[in-house]
Amino acid sequence: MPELPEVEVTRRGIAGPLAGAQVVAARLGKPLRWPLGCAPATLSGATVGGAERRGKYLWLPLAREARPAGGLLLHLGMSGSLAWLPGGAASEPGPHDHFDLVTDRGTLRLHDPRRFGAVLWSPALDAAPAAPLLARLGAEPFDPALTPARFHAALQRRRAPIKAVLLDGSVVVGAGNIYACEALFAAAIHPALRAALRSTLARALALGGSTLRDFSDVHGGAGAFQSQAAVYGRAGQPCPRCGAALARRVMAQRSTYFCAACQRR
DNA sequence: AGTTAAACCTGGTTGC
DNA sequence: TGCAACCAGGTTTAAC
Repeated sequence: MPELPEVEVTRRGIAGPLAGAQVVAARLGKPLRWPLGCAPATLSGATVGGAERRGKYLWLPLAREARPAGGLLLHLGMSGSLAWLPGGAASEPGPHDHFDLVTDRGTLRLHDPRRFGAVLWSPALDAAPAAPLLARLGAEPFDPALTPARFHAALQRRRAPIKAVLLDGSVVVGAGNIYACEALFAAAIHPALRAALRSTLARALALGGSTLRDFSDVHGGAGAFQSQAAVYGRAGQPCPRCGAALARRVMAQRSTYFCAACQRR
């Protein structure tokens, strides 16, 4: 269940037990997205520093005699989950348990039926192979540096539909398919906003544009779109979609017409 | 450069 | 009941 909230819940669940634990052994199951990148035995003896998160990736720093000894970059993919099995001998791994990090306090076990997940050893978070994977990630959604202005500017540079931009994570990380849909609904933004914009403009073009008082084409003719507008200039009239009275509100010094009933918030 | 499609896997659900 | 087709929480990689 791995979008940002699920990954963060996982991190909070393992960070405590893992911090200061000493690796006793590591066990691999079937191949995941990438090979581990080191012999599992070389992890033994390292101390786990805890658990950090970047986007949907988890990072488990490792140390030897207080010196950095790389770390493990984990991703849960589509079907992955982590379990903390406290105590000595963990239960026998099931057919979908593809990685065990056995420590002196318990075992961290990756369960991932579809195996889109990954466990990747990297000498540091800012070195290959971890760094290139994190490099393309956008802002953390709760980062104060992600101001409305910056968010807006980043979105403006993109031409793909808003839903695709959210999923792609290069503007802001964390939203997967569920939360992208939910966030767009909460903001009452159509996932294909760009397509809606294009079709609206194309229809207006076909009708010669909108003539309120001034506009005329090069032959002095008037446009006809204004009579087809669903909401513009129609405050108080029934919404063509749900029948509720259309509203007018000033936003950014401009009259904004909308339906408060079916365009939520 | 930026957007889209294919690829990686398994398992559950749907439809014939 | 059996089996094919399709869908599922993601993201890299290759291709327009």
